[in-house]
Amino acid sequence: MPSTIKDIAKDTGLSLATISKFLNGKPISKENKIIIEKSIEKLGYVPNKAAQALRSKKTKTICILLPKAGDYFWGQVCTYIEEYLQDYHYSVMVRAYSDQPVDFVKERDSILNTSMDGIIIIPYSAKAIPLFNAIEESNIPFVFLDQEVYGIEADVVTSNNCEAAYRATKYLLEKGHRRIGVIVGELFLSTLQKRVDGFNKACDEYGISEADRIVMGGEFKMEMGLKLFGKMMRLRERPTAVFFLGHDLTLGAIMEASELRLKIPEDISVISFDDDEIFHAFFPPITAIAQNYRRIGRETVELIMKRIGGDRETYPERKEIDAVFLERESVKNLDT
Amino acid sequence: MPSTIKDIAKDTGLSLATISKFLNGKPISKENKIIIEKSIEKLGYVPNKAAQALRSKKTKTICILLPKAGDYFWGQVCTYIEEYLQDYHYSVMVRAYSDQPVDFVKERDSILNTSMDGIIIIPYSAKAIPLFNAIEESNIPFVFLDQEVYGIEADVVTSNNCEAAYRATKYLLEKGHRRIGVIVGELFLSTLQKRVDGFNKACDEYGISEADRIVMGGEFKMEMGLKLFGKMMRLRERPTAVFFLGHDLTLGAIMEASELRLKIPEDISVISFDDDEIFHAFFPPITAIAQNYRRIGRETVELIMKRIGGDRETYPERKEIDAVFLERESVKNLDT
DNA sequence: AATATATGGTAAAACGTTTCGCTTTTATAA
DNA sequence: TTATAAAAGCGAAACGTTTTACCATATATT
Repeated sequence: MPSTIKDIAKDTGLSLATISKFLNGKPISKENKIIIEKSIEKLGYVPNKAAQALRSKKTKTICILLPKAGDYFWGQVCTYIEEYLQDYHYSVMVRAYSDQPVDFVKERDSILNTSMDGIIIIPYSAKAIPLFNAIEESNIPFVFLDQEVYGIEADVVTSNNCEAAYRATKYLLEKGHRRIGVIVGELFLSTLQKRVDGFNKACDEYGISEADRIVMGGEFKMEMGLKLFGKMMRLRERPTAVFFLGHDLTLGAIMEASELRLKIPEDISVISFDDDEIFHAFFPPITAIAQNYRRIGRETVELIMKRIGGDRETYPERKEIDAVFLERESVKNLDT
Repeated sequence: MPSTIKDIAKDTGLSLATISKFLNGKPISKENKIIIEKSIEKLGYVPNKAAQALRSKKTKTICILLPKAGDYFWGQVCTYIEEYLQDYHYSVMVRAYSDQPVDFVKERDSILNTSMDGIIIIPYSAKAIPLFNAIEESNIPFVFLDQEVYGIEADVVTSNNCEAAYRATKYLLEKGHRRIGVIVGELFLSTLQKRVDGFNKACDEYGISEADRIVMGGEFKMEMGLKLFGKMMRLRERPTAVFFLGHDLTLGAIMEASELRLKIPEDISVISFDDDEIFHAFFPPITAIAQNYRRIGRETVELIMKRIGGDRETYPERKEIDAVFLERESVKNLDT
């Protein structure tokens, strides 16, 4: 029922090959171009993806491989990726990988056999490393998004986590804070490691002793933020400021702060890595580091498309997208 | 390089047709079955999706069409859908639709021309209705997820919003509350409308006057929850309990409550439609209605697969998944 | 004027399946 | 046995593109 390239050929009196050339942007004469365009319009022709894929061996589809343990963040980024990929006439297939695969071989094969042109991997768990290794060996182009994976040399697009954390910490130090808490998630995540690095770098520069850097870690969840913050506030020598290394951690802690009747920033100063639309609506608004998810999505798309196009010139490439520091009112100036 | 059905035919000495039959579960002899299995294993054969799609006109792919204005909820459900779809050897393509399409025709065509076997639509904005209409006309099987769309008769999978809200409201009434606030999002969303209906039904039964039902609406966002709750609390006759019709609204309001130094449930009782992992970690834990997202995902998959299979027997079907009422400690008993 | 070089066009052969119409084999009944 | 029905297998033709190898015409180079 739907018309094919043959119908167009018949209708225009041209050959299949010419129509195909037109469709693929190869040079044909001005006149024929117009004739074909008209015919396509008239017959409502739309190329058959399956046939294209079969013949050209390009599915025009990339896979986003993300952890089952979902997070608000991914949905956001997926949407941006999908949006930018449209410019290349590519589609997005999503695939969640389990933290603890029941049948590794099966999962691996079912991912590899879908014949994607490329894969964007969002690493989250160390247990999935064998999967990533398998992808690397398959020679399908892939890019890590957000996290890098130690042991696998590959393209990665991420925020400038270290610098951004450094900047934020320095901000605290400049405001006179000399005993600072950090609430962090699992350190498998390279992103978090970098943020801690940035924090330590700033502390080093200001000669803050190890004892005055109170780092507490746990699951990367709201509830953990709540609990760890509570614990930190009950220390006999509590910090004057706390740096949260993730959005959910911050949110949990803010809840706990009000529960504990701690006023921000009078009683405790707070900075969040990762912003939230609600942070600027708080009293006081929370100072935060906002990752540029849109930009991360775009750069990832550009990088993977470059690899799919066969350009391996700068491999492996590491793109760090600047996160922006949003000074609001959750940090007290101790010097005044 | 990868082996094909022809290689298997050559290796086993059987014909293409027989191999194909085996692959598609059609009856072949016991012995040949074993021979083929061995050969497939040996040659590492994996079917070429593009060829299958071309010939059979089935892409084994469904599209999840979701609003660009992302939400935590979708990512969650997408993951479940993807998981269940694997049982059918189907993949998930995600596509975000814009609230305000720049070029409607282009967006419509680019969605329709990807030759999906089915589409799961998550409606969110009234402006996208023309798009949904176009999908309906295209005859591609589709199912609405979460929301129904007035004016389009179609399959829908959703929570039992009305009943769940009714149940929650009745709970408040039984605890002696006689003046109740409701904070709601845009009423284009059928889901929210149903929740309000459930609320009103319970109020009717208890003879609550219109004046004692304080319904405030706005954007379905955390910030709005915060603002509206603040506004409601400043009423000269404030309600004794507030029912939030969405997760983000609740979260915003809880923030505001602690800002206003209102203790839950002593000063104000609270119930949330939609649960959050953090709700049970609060002091006090928040009573909530938890939607069964996993179940919603599964039922949606089953329904769309049924339609793809050509079974239109019970069309249109409306599946309501029971949400569960989680009594915690955020509602005060006024009778004691 | 003769030769080389683009340029736009063509017919036909892939690509790897499924499906169609037939033939052969095997099992069942007479 | 033979006749008949059912089951399993076969070759070849699709499916709708892209690609290959070649041909014609027009343009540029000696």
